[in-house]
Amino acid sequence: MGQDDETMRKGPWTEHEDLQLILYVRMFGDRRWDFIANVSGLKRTGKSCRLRWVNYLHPGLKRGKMAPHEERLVLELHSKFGNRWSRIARKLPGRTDNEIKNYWRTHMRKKAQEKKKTTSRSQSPSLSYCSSSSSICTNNPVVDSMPMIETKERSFYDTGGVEMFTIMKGKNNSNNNSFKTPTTRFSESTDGQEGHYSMDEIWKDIDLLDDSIKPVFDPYSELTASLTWDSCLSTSWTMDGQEEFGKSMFSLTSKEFSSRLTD
DNA sequence: AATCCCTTCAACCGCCGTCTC
DNA sequence: TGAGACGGCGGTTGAAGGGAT
Repeated sequence: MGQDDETMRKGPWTEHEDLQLILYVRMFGDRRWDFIANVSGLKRTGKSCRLRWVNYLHPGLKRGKMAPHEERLVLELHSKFGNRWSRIARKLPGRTDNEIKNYWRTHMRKKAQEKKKTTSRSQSPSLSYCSSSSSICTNNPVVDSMPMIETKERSFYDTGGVEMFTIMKGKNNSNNNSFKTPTTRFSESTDGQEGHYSMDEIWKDIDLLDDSIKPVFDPYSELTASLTWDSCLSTSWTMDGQEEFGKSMFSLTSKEFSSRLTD
């Protein structure tokens, strides 16, 4: 990376950064994170961008409390895979490894406390987190009968740029709530400072942008195809060319950004 | 109303495997 | 084939929210 560490931002992401990242993932796909970090002008590392995308911005993410069947599945898969959170996550559509890891920590702490209490009261230890239908076992019927989202070891969020946004648009248009972010911690940031905001607002912005970007990024158009990463490589586009393009896009406002795209 | 404590979860860190040159 | 770059993963931290006192 060309940026030295001292200029790198850390900590919570701002709405503007999120928008910026979404737009660049949209253009270049969710693969070349260092590249995206560079061209987007975000003062973030590629890793940081990837993490933000995977754990928060990805349109396929479920939000909210784990459903009982998901909880059960996590327990069962953990008994099977141990702390292989990404593997577990692959079997839980819409959940990230980070989320599951956090859930497990909380869960296990609770259980440990409960266990401590119960064992101190009686001598009968309880492994209450082990559902009755399962034990520490493989060949678990629940696990094995789950519809596998897993695709050749790729995570559900591993979509790659343009196709991904067809999902995103579907989400927005269908007015569903599968990607509702709890807004408790996110309130409007009006001053452009490190702020709190809701994902709903971000998606509104994206929707607005979508209207102007559509002609270029329509996944079914030839133009869109010309912007996929693979095709960029196979055409006369060079990395430098992309970088220049990307950098020139940076520092534009959302409106300017979209109008440049539709020019 | 104040503050303390617990819970949650976003984000960072460091290591490791894979890829590319 | 070896070195460097990069991406992915698991562990850990710390800020914020919310309930209890």
